[in-house]
Amino acid sequence: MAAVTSVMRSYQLLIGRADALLQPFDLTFARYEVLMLLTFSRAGELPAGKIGERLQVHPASVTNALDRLERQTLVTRRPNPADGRGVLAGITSNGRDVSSKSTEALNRDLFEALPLPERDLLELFRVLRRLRHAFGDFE
Amino acid sequence: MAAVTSVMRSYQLLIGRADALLQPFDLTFARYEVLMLLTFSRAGELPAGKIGERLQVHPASVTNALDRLERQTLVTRRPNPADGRGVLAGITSNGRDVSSKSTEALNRDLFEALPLPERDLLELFRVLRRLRHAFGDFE
DNA sequence: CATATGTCAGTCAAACTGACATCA
DNA sequence: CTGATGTCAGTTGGACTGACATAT
Repeated sequence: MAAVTSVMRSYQLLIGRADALLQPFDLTFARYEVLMLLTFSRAGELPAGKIGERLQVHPASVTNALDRLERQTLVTRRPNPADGRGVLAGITSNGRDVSSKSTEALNRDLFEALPLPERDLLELFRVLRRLRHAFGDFE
Repeated sequence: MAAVTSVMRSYQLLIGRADALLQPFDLTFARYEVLMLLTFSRAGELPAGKIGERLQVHPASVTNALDRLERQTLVTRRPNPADGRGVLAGITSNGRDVSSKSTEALNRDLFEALPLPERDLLELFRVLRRLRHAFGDFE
Protein backbone atom coordinates (compact mmCIF):
# COMPACT_ATOMS: atom_id res chain seq x y z
CA MET A 1 0.00 0.00 0.00
CA ALA A 2 2.88 2.35 0.74
CA ALA A 3 4.18 1.63 -2.75
CA VAL A 4 0.85 2.55 -4.32
CA THR A 5 0.57 5.71 -2.24
CA SER A 6 4.10 6.64 -3.26
CA VAL A 7 3.21 6.40 -6.91
CA MET A 8 0.19 8.64 -6.34
CA ARG A 9 2.17 11.30 -4.54
CA SER A 10 5.11 11.14 -6.93
CA TYR A 11 2.75 11.61 -9.82
CA GLN A 12 1.36 14.77 -8.28
CA LEU A 13 4.82 16.18 -7.77
CA LEU A 14 5.96 15.30 -11.28
CA ILE A 15 2.84 16.50 -13.07
CA GLY A 16 2.91 19.71 -11.08
CA ARG A 17 6.47 20.43 -12.09
CA ALA A 18 5.89 19.38 -15.68
CA ASP A 19 2.80 21.55 -16.10
CA ALA A 20 4.64 24.50 -14.59
CA LEU A 21 7.51 24.04 -17.04
CA LEU A 22 5.10 23.69 -19.96
CA GLN A 23 3.01 26.72 -19.05
CA PRO A 24 5.23 29.18 -20.98
CA PHE A 25 4.42 27.13 -24.07
CA ASP A 26 0.71 27.15 -23.27
CA LEU A 27 0.82 23.37 -22.99
CA THR A 28 -0.28 20.85 -20.40
CA PHE A 29 1.43 17.49 -20.06
CA ALA A 30 -1.63 15.85 -21.66
CA ARG A 31 -1.29 17.96 -24.81
CA TYR A 32 2.49 17.66 -24.71
CA GLU A 33 2.14 13.90 -24.93
CA VAL A 34 0.01 14.22 -28.06
CA LEU A 35 2.57 16.53 -29.58
CA MET A 36 5.40 14.13 -28.80
CA LEU A 37 3.52 11.23 -30.30
CA LEU A 38 3.19 13.15 -33.56
CA THR A 39 6.79 14.32 -33.43
CA PHE A 40 8.05 10.77 -33.29
CA SER A 41 5.63 9.34 -35.83
CA ARG A 42 6.80 8.50 -39.33
CA ALA A 43 5.24 11.24 -41.40
CA GLY A 44 4.38 13.50 -38.50
CA GLU A 45 0.82 12.26 -38.84
CA LEU A 46 -1.38 9.83 -36.96
CA PRO A 47 -5.06 8.84 -37.04
CA ALA A 48 -6.92 10.30 -34.08
CA GLY A 49 -7.88 6.82 -32.95
CA LYS A 50 -4.25 5.72 -32.80
CA ILE A 51 -3.47 8.63 -30.52
CA GLY A 52 -6.19 7.64 -28.07
CA GLU A 53 -5.00 4.07 -28.18
CA ARG A 54 -1.36 4.89 -27.52
CA LEU A 55 -2.09 7.34 -24.73
CA GLN A 56 -4.98 5.31 -23.36
CA VAL A 57 -7.43 8.20 -23.39
CA HIS A 58 -11.04 8.48 -24.46
CA PRO A 59 -11.84 9.45 -28.08
CA ALA A 60 -13.62 12.56 -26.83
CA SER A 61 -10.47 13.55 -24.98
CA VAL A 62 -8.46 13.23 -28.18
CA THR A 63 -10.95 15.45 -29.99
CA ASN A 64 -10.62 18.01 -27.22
CA ALA A 65 -6.82 17.91 -27.23
CA LEU A 66 -6.68 18.23 -31.01
CA ASP A 67 -9.11 21.15 -30.91
CA ARG A 68 -6.79 23.03 -28.62
CA LEU A 69 -3.61 22.09 -30.44
CA GLU A 70 -5.19 23.09 -33.72
CA ARG A 71 -6.23 26.46 -32.34
CA GLN A 72 -2.62 26.90 -31.25
CA THR A 73 -1.53 26.09 -34.81
CA LEU A 74 0.63 23.25 -33.51
CA VAL A 75 -1.39 20.58 -35.29
CA THR A 76 -3.60 20.31 -38.36
CA ARG A 77 -6.41 17.92 -39.12
CA ARG A 78 -7.26 16.40 -42.47
CA PRO A 79 -9.46 13.53 -43.62
CA ASN A 80 -7.68 10.20 -43.67
CA PRO A 81 -7.30 9.27 -47.35
CA ALA A 82 -7.05 5.62 -46.35
CA ASP A 83 -10.28 5.64 -44.33
CA GLY A 84 -13.06 8.12 -45.05
CA ARG A 85 -14.32 7.89 -41.48
CA GLY A 86 -11.03 8.85 -39.92
CA VAL A 87 -9.01 11.93 -39.24
CA LEU A 88 -5.28 12.40 -39.56
CA ALA A 89 -3.65 14.72 -37.08
CA GLY A 90 -0.38 16.18 -38.32
CA ILE A 91 2.20 18.28 -36.59
CA THR A 92 2.98 21.70 -38.09
CA SER A 93 6.38 23.31 -38.33
CA ASN A 94 5.32 25.57 -35.49
CA GLY A 95 4.34 22.40 -33.61
CA ARG A 96 7.79 20.92 -34.18
CA ASP A 97 9.35 24.08 -32.92
CA VAL A 98 7.28 24.14 -29.72
CA SER A 99 7.75 20.41 -29.29
CA SER A 100 11.51 20.80 -29.48
CA LYS A 101 11.69 23.78 -27.14
CA SER A 102 9.34 22.36 -24.54
CA THR A 103 11.17 19.05 -24.57
CA GLU A 104 14.38 20.91 -23.97
CA ALA A 105 12.85 22.61 -20.95
CA LEU A 106 11.54 19.34 -19.55
CA ASN A 107 14.84 17.61 -20.13
CA ARG A 108 16.83 20.32 -18.44
CA ASP A 109 14.59 21.10 -15.49
CA LEU A 110 12.84 17.81 -14.84
CA PHE A 111 14.15 14.65 -16.38
CA GLU A 112 17.82 15.38 -15.96
CA ALA A 113 17.28 17.36 -12.79
CA LEU A 114 16.14 14.29 -10.88
CA PRO A 115 18.89 13.76 -8.35
CA LEU A 116 18.63 10.00 -8.55
CA PRO A 117 21.43 7.70 -9.59
CA GLU A 118 21.02 6.07 -12.96
CA ARG A 119 20.73 2.75 -11.21
CA ASP A 120 17.64 3.89 -9.31
CA LEU A 121 15.97 5.25 -12.41
CA LEU A 122 16.49 1.99 -14.20
CA GLU A 123 15.18 0.07 -11.25
CA LEU A 124 12.14 2.35 -11.05
CA PHE A 125 11.41 1.85 -14.72
CA ARG A 126 11.86 -1.92 -14.41
CA VAL A 127 9.46 -2.31 -11.49
CA LEU A 128 6.84 -0.03 -12.98
CA ARG A 129 7.05 -1.89 -16.26
CA ARG A 130 6.13 -5.06 -14.42
CA LEU A 131 3.29 -3.26 -12.70
CA ARG A 132 1.98 -1.92 -16.00
CA HIS A 133 2.18 -5.37 -17.53
CA ALA A 134 0.05 -6.65 -14.67
CA PHE A 135 -2.59 -4.09 -15.59
CA GLY A 136 -2.59 -5.02 -19.24
CA ASP A 137 -0.66 -2.02 -20.44
CA PHE A 138 1.47 -2.79 -23.53
CA GLU A 139 -1.37 -4.41 -25.44
CA MET B 1 12.39 10.41 -19.04
CA ALA B 2 11.16 6.86 -19.37
CA ALA B 3 11.07 6.68 -15.58
CA VAL B 4 8.94 9.80 -15.36
CA THR B 5 6.60 8.58 -18.09
CA SER B 6 6.30 5.26 -16.27
CA VAL B 7 5.17 6.99 -13.11
CA MET B 8 2.56 8.93 -15.05
CA ARG B 9 1.13 5.85 -16.73
CA SER B 10 1.27 3.75 -13.59
CA TYR B 11 -0.61 6.43 -11.74
CA GLN B 12 -3.38 6.35 -14.31
CA LEU B 13 -3.69 2.60 -14.04
CA LEU B 14 -3.67 2.62 -10.25
CA ILE B 15 -6.06 5.52 -9.80
CA GLY B 16 -8.41 4.00 -12.34
CA ARG B 17 -8.51 0.71 -10.49
CA ALA B 18 -8.79 2.38 -7.10
CA ASP B 19 -11.65 4.63 -8.13
CA ALA B 20 -13.49 1.68 -9.64
CA LEU B 21 -13.11 -0.28 -6.41
CA LEU B 22 -14.25 2.70 -4.35
CA GLN B 23 -17.28 3.48 -6.49
CA PRO B 24 -19.60 1.10 -4.61
CA PHE B 25 -18.84 3.16 -1.51
CA ASP B 26 -19.50 6.42 -3.36
CA LEU B 27 -15.90 7.42 -2.74
CA THR B 28 -13.06 8.64 -4.90
CA PHE B 29 -9.45 8.06 -3.95
CA ALA B 30 -9.15 11.73 -2.99
CA ARG B 31 -11.97 11.46 -0.45
CA TYR B 32 -10.75 8.03 0.64
CA GLU B 33 -7.44 9.58 1.62
CA VAL B 34 -9.17 12.13 3.80
CA LEU B 35 -11.17 9.38 5.46
CA MET B 36 -8.03 7.33 6.10
CA LEU B 37 -6.26 10.31 7.61
CA LEU B 38 -9.08 10.73 10.11
CA THR B 39 -9.28 7.01 10.77
CA PHE B 40 -5.65 6.90 11.82
CA SER B 41 -5.66 10.13 13.80
CA ARG B 42 -5.66 10.07 17.59
CA ALA B 43 -9.18 11.14 18.43
CA GLY B 44 -10.61 10.59 14.97
CA GLU B 45 -10.40 14.34 14.52
CA LEU B 46 -8.11 16.73 12.67
CA PRO B 47 -8.10 20.46 11.87
CA ALA B 48 -9.01 21.08 8.25
CA GLY B 49 -5.68 22.79 7.70
CA LYS B 50 -3.75 19.74 8.87
CA ILE B 51 -5.58 17.63 6.33
CA GLY B 52 -4.58 19.91 3.50
CA GLU B 53 -1.04 19.93 4.75
CA ARG B 54 -0.71 16.17 5.03
CA LEU B 55 -2.31 15.47 1.67
CA GLN B 56 -0.74 18.49 -0.01
CA VAL B 57 -3.99 19.84 -1.35
CA HIS B 58 -5.44 23.33 -1.49
CA PRO B 59 -7.59 24.59 1.42
CA ALA B 60 -10.52 25.01 -0.96
CA SER B 61 -10.13 21.38 -1.99
CA VAL B 62 -10.32 20.32 1.65
CA THR B 63 -13.51 22.33 2.09
CA ASN B 64 -14.95 20.61 -0.97
CA ALA B 65 -13.97 17.12 0.18
CA LEU B 66 -15.35 17.72 3.67
CA ASP B 67 -18.60 19.04 2.19
CA ARG B 68 -19.09 15.81 0.32
CA LEU B 69 -18.02 13.56 3.15
CA GLU B 70 -20.31 15.43 5.51
CA ARG B 71 -23.25 15.03 3.13
CA GLN B 72 -22.48 11.32 3.08
CA THR B 73 -22.54 11.35 6.91
CA LEU B 74 -19.01 9.96 7.00
CA VAL B 75 -17.56 13.04 8.66
CA THR B 76 -18.76 15.83 10.92
CA ARG B 77 -17.44 19.34 11.35
CA ARG B 78 -17.23 21.34 14.54
CA PRO B 79 -15.46 24.52 15.61
CA ASN B 80 -11.97 23.92 16.94
CA PRO B 81 -12.12 24.70 20.67
CA ALA B 82 -8.39 25.37 20.63
CA ASP B 83 -8.60 27.91 17.79
CA GLY B 84 -11.74 29.86 17.05
CA ARG B 85 -10.78 30.32 13.43
CA GLY B 86 -10.39 26.64 12.77
CA VAL B 87 -12.58 23.65 12.04
CA LEU B 88 -12.20 20.11 13.35
CA ALA B 89 -13.22 17.33 10.99
CA GLY B 90 -14.16 14.13 12.79
CA ILE B 91 -14.96 10.69 11.45
CA THR B 92 -18.39 9.26 12.30
CA SER B 93 -19.15 5.63 13.16
CA ASN B 94 -20.62 5.31 9.69
CA GLY B 95 -17.39 6.79 8.39
CA ARG B 96 -15.35 4.19 10.27
CA ASP B 97 -17.52 1.47 8.83
CA VAL B 98 -17.11 2.68 5.24
CA SER B 99 -13.42 3.31 5.83
CA SER B 100 -12.93 -0.25 7.02
CA LYS B 101 -14.94 -1.85 4.23
CA SER B 102 -13.41 0.20 1.45
CA THR B 103 -9.91 -0.46 2.79
CA GLU B 104 -10.68 -4.15 2.75
CA ALA B 105 -11.71 -3.92 -0.91
CA LEU B 106 -8.57 -1.99 -1.85
CA ASN B 107 -6.34 -4.35 0.07
CA ARG B 108 -7.85 -7.41 -1.52
CA ASP B 109 -8.21 -6.23 -5.10
CA LEU B 110 -5.42 -3.73 -5.47
CA PHE B 111 -2.65 -3.59 -2.91
CA GLU B 112 -2.29 -7.31 -2.39
CA ALA B 113 -3.27 -8.13 -5.93
CA LEU B 114 -0.14 -6.53 -7.33
CA PRO B 115 1.80 -9.45 -8.71
CA LEU B 116 5.13 -7.96 -7.69
CA PRO B 117 7.59 -9.57 -5.35
CA GLU B 118 7.96 -7.91 -1.98
CA ARG B 119 11.50 -6.96 -2.93
CA ASP B 120 10.28 -4.93 -5.91
CA LEU B 121 7.66 -3.13 -3.86
CA LEU B 122 10.24 -2.15 -1.30
CA GLU B 123 12.59 -1.00 -4.00
CA LEU B 124 9.81 1.01 -5.63
CA PHE B 125 8.98 2.68 -2.35
CA ARG B 126 12.63 3.41 -1.64
CA VAL B 127 13.33 5.07 -4.97
CA LEU B 128 10.12 7.09 -4.94
CA ARG B 129 10.88 8.24 -1.43
CA ARG B 130 14.13 9.68 -2.68
CA LEU B 131 12.32 11.31 -5.55
CA ARG B 132 9.76 12.85 -3.21
CA HIS B 133 12.51 14.11 -0.95
CA ALA B 134 14.06 15.83 -3.95
CA PHE B 135 10.76 17.66 -4.50
CA GLY B 136 10.51 18.78 -0.92
CA ASP B 137 7.85 16.32 0.10
CA PHE B 138 8.15 15.29 3.78
CA GLU B 139 8.41 18.86 5.04
C1' DC C 1 -2.06 46.20 13.48
C1' DA C 2 -0.59 42.01 10.43
C1' DT C 3 -1.30 37.10 10.01
C1' DA C 4 -3.74 32.68 9.76
C1' DT C 5 -8.02 29.77 8.87
C1' DG C 6 -11.65 28.25 6.38
C1' DT C 7 -15.51 29.27 3.14
C1' DC C 8 -17.45 30.88 -1.04
C1' DA C 9 -18.04 31.94 -5.98
C1' DG C 10 -16.23 31.25 -10.07
C1' DT C 11 -12.84 29.27 -13.44
C1' DC C 12 -10.26 25.64 -15.70
C1' DA C 13 -8.49 21.36 -17.87
C1' DA C 14 -9.39 16.67 -18.02
C1' DA C 15 -12.18 12.65 -18.49
C1' DC C 16 -16.26 10.80 -19.09
C1' DT C 17 -21.31 9.48 -21.20
C1' DG C 18 -24.69 9.15 -24.82
C1' DA C 19 -26.29 10.58 -29.18
C1' DC C 20 -25.12 11.18 -33.65
C1' DA C 21 -23.39 11.45 -38.73
C1' DT C 22 -20.37 9.19 -41.58
C1' DC C 23 -18.25 5.53 -43.79
C1' DA C 24 -15.95 0.49 -44.03
C1' DC D 1 -26.98 -4.71 -42.55
C1' DT D 2 -23.34 -4.30 -38.48
C1' DG D 3 -19.48 -2.15 -36.62
C1' DA D 4 -15.96 1.47 -36.30
C1' DT D 5 -14.56 6.50 -36.20
C1' DG D 6 -14.71 10.92 -34.65
C1' DT D 7 -17.51 14.93 -33.05
C1' DC D 8 -20.66 17.19 -30.11
C1' DA D 9 -23.29 18.55 -25.93
C1' DG D 10 -23.46 18.00 -21.39
C1' DT D 11 -21.83 16.20 -16.77
C1' DT D 12 -18.60 15.23 -13.17
C1' DG D 13 -14.80 15.63 -9.78
C1' DG D 14 -10.76 17.90 -8.63
C1' DA D 15 -7.70 21.82 -8.25
C1' DC D 16 -7.19 26.32 -8.53
C1' DT D 17 -7.80 31.90 -7.74
C1' DG D 18 -9.39 35.92 -5.30
C1' DA D 19 -12.35 37.90 -2.04
C1' DC D 20 -14.02 37.60 2.30
C1' DA D 21 -15.45 36.98 7.46
C1' DT D 22 -13.49 35.65 11.53
C1' DA D 23 -10.23 35.04 15.01
C1' DT D 24 -5.10 34.91 16.69
